[in-house]
Amino acid sequence: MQNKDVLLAPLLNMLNNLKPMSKTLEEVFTDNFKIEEVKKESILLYEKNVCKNLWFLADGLLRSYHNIGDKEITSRIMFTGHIVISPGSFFTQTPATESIEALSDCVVAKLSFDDLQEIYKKFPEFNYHTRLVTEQYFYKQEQRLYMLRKHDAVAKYNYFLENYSDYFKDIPLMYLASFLNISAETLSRTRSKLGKK
Amino acid sequence: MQNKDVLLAPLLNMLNNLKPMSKTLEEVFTDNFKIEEVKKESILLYEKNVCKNLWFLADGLLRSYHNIGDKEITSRIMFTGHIVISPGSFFTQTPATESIEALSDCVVAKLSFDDLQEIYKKFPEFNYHTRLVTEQYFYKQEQRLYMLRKHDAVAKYNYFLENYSDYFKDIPLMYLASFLNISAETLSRTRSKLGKK
DNA sequence: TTTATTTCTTGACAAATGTCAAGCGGAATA
DNA sequence: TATTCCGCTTGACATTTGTCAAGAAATAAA
Repeated sequence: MQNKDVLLAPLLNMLNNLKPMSKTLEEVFTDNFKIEEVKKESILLYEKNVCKNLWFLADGLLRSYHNIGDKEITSRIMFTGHIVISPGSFFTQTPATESIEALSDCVVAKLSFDDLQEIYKKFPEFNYHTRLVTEQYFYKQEQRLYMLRKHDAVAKYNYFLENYSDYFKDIPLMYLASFLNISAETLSRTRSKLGKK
Repeated sequence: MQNKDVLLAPLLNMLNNLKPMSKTLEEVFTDNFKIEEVKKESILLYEKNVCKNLWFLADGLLRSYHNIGDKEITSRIMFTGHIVISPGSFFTQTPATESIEALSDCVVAKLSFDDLQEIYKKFPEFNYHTRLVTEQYFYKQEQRLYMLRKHDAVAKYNYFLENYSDYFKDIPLMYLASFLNISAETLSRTRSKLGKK
């Protein structure tokens, strides 16, 4: 098990860059996280369960997906350094419509919804940080919507190359296809058409 | 010109329901809004300009769209009672990739980004309200992503009927088609196939 | 290394959607 | 009322994508 402060350092840096946090807030915030090692293929959140935790993904890859008929649709892929929740479920504490699965062995820092609410009560100034973080994620999601509205697979894949490709080095193409909302076969053909960029 | 307090009442109610605001916050907040009447087909925000305002849509319909080649893609449709911004542009104060247009005569209450930052400075507790509001809009957007990932036009239209149809009473179908990311012709055929529900 | 498993590619075909064009019909305007 | 405009519908056809199946390639396991 690795050192909690080291694992949380990128998260704390990001938050302190938004606005320096008091030492007590930083301590309480850190104390409430629990480090977990998650094996590849483990499920962090099951569909229909309430997302009671926020995870900081200190290392690894996650994906969220939902089932349609007999198929799994990957809705998001989440990378090292990102904050992970199932938004609708976490914000409203209602059952999730998606599952979250580890695509690799991961190290996560876990903060419960209830503990987070306690932090908000004790440190109302923390709302400033999370407002800005939520705005950032909102914006990223808007970009993803923009990508999905592209007319065809080539346009989507090119947009992906320009905006996301750095992140996807180790991701099986089948998940990338889901992310672009096209079939694995179409992605394969699109890549060969464009010369496997 | 209608009374500002009346027009802003739904917005203030919503915010006070999240957590009661102090009288001074309510006053300063209200004072910073400017009421505007916007004629149908007016442009509130031009692509490539910075979204310097947040609008509360007191009455009317708006849409956001961006141009791809010679076509306009409607990305969102916004209804009476909603808060309207171009998220990426407003949050980061960088040029917008979309325009916002009035689909009907509208009454909007306008708050500038700079004035909002002043409010945050004077009333840090206001971050609580906007954090929750941003979370809600984030969640709504997630649902829209979910809809766009539906496999075919019938599935999208059915999802739309179950979740959005109340809002779309007065909206030309061509804009609904864009919202579902299908052509107007496909929407027309889908509707007739389903019996014009 | 060898074997087994999973992912990726390719082909053939079916299904869905987009595009273009023509015509209908209702609403707004003269 | 007549006319114009705009949105909607429908048909014909081209294009794109999905689906199914088989095999190649890559990865993991024995």
